[in-house]
Amino acid sequence: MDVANRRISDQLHLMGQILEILDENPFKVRAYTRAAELIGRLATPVADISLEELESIEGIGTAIAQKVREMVEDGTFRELEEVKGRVPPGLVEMLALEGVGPKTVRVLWKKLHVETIEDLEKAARGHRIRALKGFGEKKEQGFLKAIANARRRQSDMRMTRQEADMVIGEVRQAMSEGTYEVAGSYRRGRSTIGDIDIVTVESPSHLNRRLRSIADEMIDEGERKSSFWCRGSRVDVRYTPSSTYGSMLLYLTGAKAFNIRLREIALGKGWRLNEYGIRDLARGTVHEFSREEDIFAFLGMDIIPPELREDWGEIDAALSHRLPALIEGSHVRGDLHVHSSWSDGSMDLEALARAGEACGYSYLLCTDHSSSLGVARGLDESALKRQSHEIEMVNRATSCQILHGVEVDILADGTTGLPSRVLKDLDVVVGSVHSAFTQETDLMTRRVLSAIGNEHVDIIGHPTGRLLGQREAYAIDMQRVIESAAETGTALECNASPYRMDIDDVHIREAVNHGGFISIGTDAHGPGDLAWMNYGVRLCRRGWAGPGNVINTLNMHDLLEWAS
DNA sequence: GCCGTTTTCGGCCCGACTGTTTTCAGTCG
Repeated sequence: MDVANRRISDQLHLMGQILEILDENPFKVRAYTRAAELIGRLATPVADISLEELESIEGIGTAIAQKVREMVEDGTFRELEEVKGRVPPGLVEMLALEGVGPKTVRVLWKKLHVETIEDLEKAARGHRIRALKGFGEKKEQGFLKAIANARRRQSDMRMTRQEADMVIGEVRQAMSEGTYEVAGSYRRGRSTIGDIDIVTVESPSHLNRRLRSIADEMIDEGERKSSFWCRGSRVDVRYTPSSTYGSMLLYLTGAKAFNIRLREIALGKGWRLNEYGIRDLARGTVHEFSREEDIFAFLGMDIIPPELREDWGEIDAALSHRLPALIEGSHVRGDLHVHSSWSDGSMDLEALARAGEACGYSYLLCTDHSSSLGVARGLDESALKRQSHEIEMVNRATSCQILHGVEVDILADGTTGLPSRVLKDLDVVVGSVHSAFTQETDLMTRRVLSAIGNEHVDIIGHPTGRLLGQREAYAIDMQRVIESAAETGTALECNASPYRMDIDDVHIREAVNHGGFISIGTDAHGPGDLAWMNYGVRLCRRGWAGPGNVINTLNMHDLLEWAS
């Protein structure tokens, strides 16, 4: 996301948290929190958006739009500074502790002058908290445990999809095949996962016992839901009979905003929607749903794929039967970013081709690094020639054809790491930034724009350069990149490596809106990595991409035609 | 603070679990 948008989103979120501690109107709090989310998913830098356009976003009104303008100009807004002055700064950090919410923080602050996590720890150890009305020994112990947990694991850290798969693999051992489904952000295909949500038809009495055996620690345990820590991540399990499985899965899959919106729509029709079904408020009758599809039908909507359930316009589209047809895994004919042992990959070309065959692909684009990148054993002109001969040999014996490409460096000045006479002979060229990450926005943007303008560069690899949990995206104006790529017909990569997931859903959506092309590449360096394609497809679906937006759906002939 | 083919004022999703209670408040998703 845009750096400035991130900052503004954080400030709106902070405003909401402080208002909560100050015991303000909870709906005002919700308005700020919602606005923070909306700004956070904007692809365009807010500085480029007019006041009128801001207000036209559902959930942002005149007041918050004005404050956003203020932040663009002054870096903050008057009311935020004012409320900040009324609350010790450490209180907001306390909110991040498990089981500690605004009411608790407020009472501890007012009655015991607790202003920081350290103060809280001292008060709990000194048994001063149990004296408060509504608090007891268990609360004290709970606070100490929450503090210890927060110090041990950075609980606000989101997982990569691969890490999520590891946690799910662990939980799977306690569950019976065919009785459950992973819901939540995992099912929505998000690039990173906060916690693992599971819906199951198994009985809580049996499963809770087995879950205890794989849990690091149980958080809570009941007849309808249980929560626990597993491999440092939170897992929530919801129990349901199969007769209401659809309602439960819908509830546990939807983003919060999606669920709220759907329930509001049901209310408008005189129905109360929850995870057990739909109650007709006038008649008192309850409809149960074993399948999600039937709920959408009941509400008069098209079926919304899990990846779209974000309250990002999909609900109106489903009501008016205008949902797009999304790309599917079966549409993908090949992977457009893989490395071989010619550079820093572990598979030789034949192993690559066999791996491609196993995926059912008709082609793989071999994109080893160009020689300008020393660390990755890059290829120069003569190495590429030799590689070309070997590819010809391998292609005679396999159904999956290796296309000869390269991942050429976009150098600091915007030129490519290999000259045009080399690039022009390759099938498809991916251009990527691998150095000088700290350039300021305009320079970095123009650098990438010049690669987009290069007639030999077909795809921009991992366009924002982020490494999840390790390195932020470099400063780049993605709006300009997306517009320029759409104009020239250059594809932007959706790098499906779980460490990158770059570009992410918001940018894919923006590119799709501009009629641009997306290219999915796993950036595979080893045999198992080709399976990451699924992550990329899901991300593209989140970006509302159809098969026509993604060049991996082209057959080999058309792809080569497109690239030429 | 946001929003409106019932409303420019009066609403704003809904339920599970825990701890401290004896009917509920707080937190969480």
